[in-house]
Amino acid sequence: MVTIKDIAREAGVSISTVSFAFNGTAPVAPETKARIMEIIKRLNYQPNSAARGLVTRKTNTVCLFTPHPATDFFSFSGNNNFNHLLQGIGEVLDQKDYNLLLSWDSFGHKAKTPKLVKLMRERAMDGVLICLPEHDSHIIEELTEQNFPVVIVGSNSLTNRVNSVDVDNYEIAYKNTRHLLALGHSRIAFISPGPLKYLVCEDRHEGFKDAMKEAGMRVRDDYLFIGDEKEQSGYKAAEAFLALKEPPTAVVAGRDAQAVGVVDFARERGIGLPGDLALVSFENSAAAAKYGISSATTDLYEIGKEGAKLMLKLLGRKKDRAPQNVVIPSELVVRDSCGAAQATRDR
Amino acid sequence: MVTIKDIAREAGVSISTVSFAFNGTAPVAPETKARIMEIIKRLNYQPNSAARGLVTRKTNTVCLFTPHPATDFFSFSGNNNFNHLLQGIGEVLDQKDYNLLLSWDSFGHKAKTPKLVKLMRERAMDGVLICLPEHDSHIIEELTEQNFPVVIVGSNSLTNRVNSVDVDNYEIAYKNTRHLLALGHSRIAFISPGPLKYLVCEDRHEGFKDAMKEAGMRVRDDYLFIGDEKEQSGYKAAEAFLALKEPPTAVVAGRDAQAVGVVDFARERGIGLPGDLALVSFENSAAAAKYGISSATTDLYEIGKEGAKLMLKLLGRKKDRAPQNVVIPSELVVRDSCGAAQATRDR
DNA sequence: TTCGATAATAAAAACGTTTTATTTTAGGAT
DNA sequence: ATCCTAAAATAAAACGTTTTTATTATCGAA
Repeated sequence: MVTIKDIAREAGVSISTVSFAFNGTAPVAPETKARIMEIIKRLNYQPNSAARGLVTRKTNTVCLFTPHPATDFFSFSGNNNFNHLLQGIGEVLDQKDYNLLLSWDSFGHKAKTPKLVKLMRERAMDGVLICLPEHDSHIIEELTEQNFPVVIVGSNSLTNRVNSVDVDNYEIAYKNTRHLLALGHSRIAFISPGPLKYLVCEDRHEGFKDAMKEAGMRVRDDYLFIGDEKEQSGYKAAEAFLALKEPPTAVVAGRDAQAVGVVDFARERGIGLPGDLALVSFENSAAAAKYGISSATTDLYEIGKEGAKLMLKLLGRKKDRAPQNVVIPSELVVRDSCGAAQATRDR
Repeated sequence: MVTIKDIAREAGVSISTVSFAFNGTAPVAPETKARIMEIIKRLNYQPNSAARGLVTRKTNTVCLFTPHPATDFFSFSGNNNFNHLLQGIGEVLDQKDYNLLLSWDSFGHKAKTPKLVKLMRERAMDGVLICLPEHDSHIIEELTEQNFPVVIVGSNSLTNRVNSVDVDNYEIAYKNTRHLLALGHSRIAFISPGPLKYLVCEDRHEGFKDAMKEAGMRVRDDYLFIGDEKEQSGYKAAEAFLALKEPPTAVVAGRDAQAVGVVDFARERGIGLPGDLALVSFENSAAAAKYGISSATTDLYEIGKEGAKLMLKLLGRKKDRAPQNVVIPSELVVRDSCGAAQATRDR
């Protein structure tokens, strides 16, 4: 490997001069600089990142972390959501020449020293983007206490104390439900996108419940189904709901995959959509378009981009200010599954 | 940040003793060691990775690289393929306490110094897993020339000179085609999973062509459609094929998403599957199961795992041996779309 | 006792940078 | 010529480890 010493020797100058010339951190005589740069290029010199990081205390690396065991790291997000998040993050980091470290772990439930804390302590990265934290994640507190830069992407509930970027899941759920209520439904069921311990799921559930309560509707236990990322869970939910003595007339699906499952079940049993069962969902994925499902956008690409931007902002300034909470706008894309499009056409 | 000096001072020993005790690299008196370890734990000491890396010349980091611009990094793999690959890689690296760096770039077409080369020169990682290389990627040569550990995942064509892990795309395409030939088809079309410049696409195409030629069938230009990762491209392909004066009676789809598009088109137009059009594909995704598409497994989770294992093996030994090429087994999962299942039932 | 050998510890060097402090050089003004 | 200043370059310190080399303590044998 060619080091700064090699360049210095070849150019007949000291290593500090090489450093100054290369980084532009101090004035160097034009002709000297030109000579140095030529040699650097010729010998393919690139400063060793460990050595550089040791003195600058910077790694130029940001970590994307998910508090799930590796076995279900990606399954939760399902579909292409996680890809889009990654892509948004990557594009922004790429521009500023930052690297992306990917890591996951259960939140210290198993390991003695949680992986993320270890990575922070050994200064393997400059900051961390945390994806989908559970409700009780004390680790986030541990990091922020140490003034370590943290941005939560895909959740907004801890807003008071830590930076975050997300759509407003509560608000979207609230609006989705209001949408069905406005169409005259009163028996509305809810499929949770995943276990309620996840903040996203809790938020969406709360938004649903509050809209119902506010409209004076009953929130029934048998109108709640805890689903997962698979279409099958939507299918199962529909099956369960429609087997009730008093089945719901509308469903708020927690994610598009579940909505697709509902549609599959309905088609299979000859249940009319939206006639017999109205349906709204979250995500507005390609599948929603294909299946004619009304769905609210949750633009993970945008969330990733804004999350990375916020992180770079944090890294760029010395004094930390108050936590910032970026809300990515969302809109309900109305298709045939909820009945509103039809109502409009009938008018 | 607490350093090794703090531990040494607190324990009343030299820093070398702390290092020896912590790493177990030299004998330390039991009681001294116990005292040191207690302090390390109490003060939450974790060796600084840059400092450690500087002297050991190890980063304990492996990079996963894709030679695509960030804008379409993940789209090519489509569906959840990339997720599965990542998961397989992650699980293996996790076990050995290796970190995963994610990077992408066009292969130096734009940047003066390709990003991957820069990362290698600055020793930001110990080795790289390269995903989906194009045919002419001279960068791979540049890395291997420098004896930098490289494993290609998801392609096997450069086998002679560089380590790789993949299914045998050529063989699978060959077998898929033979399967249709055996069912009596002679007019068979091929949808490429993506641009032919990608090795995977070329391999699958070659396997198809060779099977056809070997069976004495004509390989027609109008029976080739260059698709992409979207279902729509399969739809378009079917549309194009069936508009021909002499339409094919069977199609080898390059990936499941395309096969789904073909099914969508067929259903829409009332074209019988497999009666009017037989179909086989690659991937065996959840969608293939849902749509009853016969599809050959291409287990990216397994590819990721084996790729990471091979990388760790390379990093574990000093002298490099001959390049190794791991082939992940594949099998055709027969469903209704090809006609073989029906044939069996009729018997 | 003294000598050696061995075990435990300490000291010092090295890793490759950046950064701060110091020295040299050049050029103008006196 | 001499002095001063600014510019350019160098030297040296620091970053936090690991690793190699050196020193000290301990103990058994002569």
